[in-house]
Amino acid sequence: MDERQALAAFAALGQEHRLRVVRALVTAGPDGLPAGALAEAVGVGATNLSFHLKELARAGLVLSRREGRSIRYRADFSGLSELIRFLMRDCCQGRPEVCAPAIAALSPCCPPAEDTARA
Amino acid sequence: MDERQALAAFAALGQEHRLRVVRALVTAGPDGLPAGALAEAVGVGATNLSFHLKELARAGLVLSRREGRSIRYRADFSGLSELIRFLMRDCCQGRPEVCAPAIAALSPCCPPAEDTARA
DNA sequence: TCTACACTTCAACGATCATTGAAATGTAGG
DNA sequence: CCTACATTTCAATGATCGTTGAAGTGTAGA
Repeated sequence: MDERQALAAFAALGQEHRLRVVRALVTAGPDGLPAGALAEAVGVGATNLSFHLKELARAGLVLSRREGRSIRYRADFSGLSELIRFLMRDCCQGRPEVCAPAIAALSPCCPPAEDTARA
Repeated sequence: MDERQALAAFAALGQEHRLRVVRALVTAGPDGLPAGALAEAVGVGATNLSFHLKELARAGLVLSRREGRSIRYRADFSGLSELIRFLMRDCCQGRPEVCAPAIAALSPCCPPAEDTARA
């Protein structure tokens, strides 16, 4: 992920409704949610949601796929992963003062990590 | 870090000049840089830089301290750390698909992490 | 105290963003 | 083909953001 893409991703997450959309989609898991359900979950109009979803897609944070007459959105886990990597490595230069506490706070659910990697 | 603060931090990093400022400050290390040097490093006018620095401070990403007639800015490592934690845990729910690759990409410089933690 | 310096605050502007209702697109079923 | 439905695109609006020059604040030294 280059700086340009990271900028787009940060800007995308720096908006209340969009951050909620991402969180809702992560919570929903790999299957994601149809746009209608998302609109209700986030509490935003259909037109407005569509605008934000396009922004999130441009930023590489969500994926979509038509399914019957609705369109199902899901979080782009690899995009989120790359963003975290950018923040830790390219931006913070892997400084232990920054990265170690963040990783430690995660240890209960996400131990050492070995073959799970598939960047 | 609550959602409100995370939003401010993401929005702050979603701007080219501000992202560059943060990267320059991280690179500069714990001593940081005086505003003048930052302005030159980032290639932005003094007035404009001051605006962005205030935004970054509000977002909890930089700290400042007067030093003679200049003001020295430095990255707020704990703020950056909390943002990464938020992104991994609160936003992505610690999903291994997301977190493991990001952590793995860091392993050369930032191994397992134990007593280093000081959230 | 006077001047120079480093930076910030203020006021103004154009540009981009978020939101809305109305119209268009695409899909499914009768 | 026609209607109903889910979502997007379009056009328009007010709000916020990024940038600039001019003026202000605070610090250091002669």
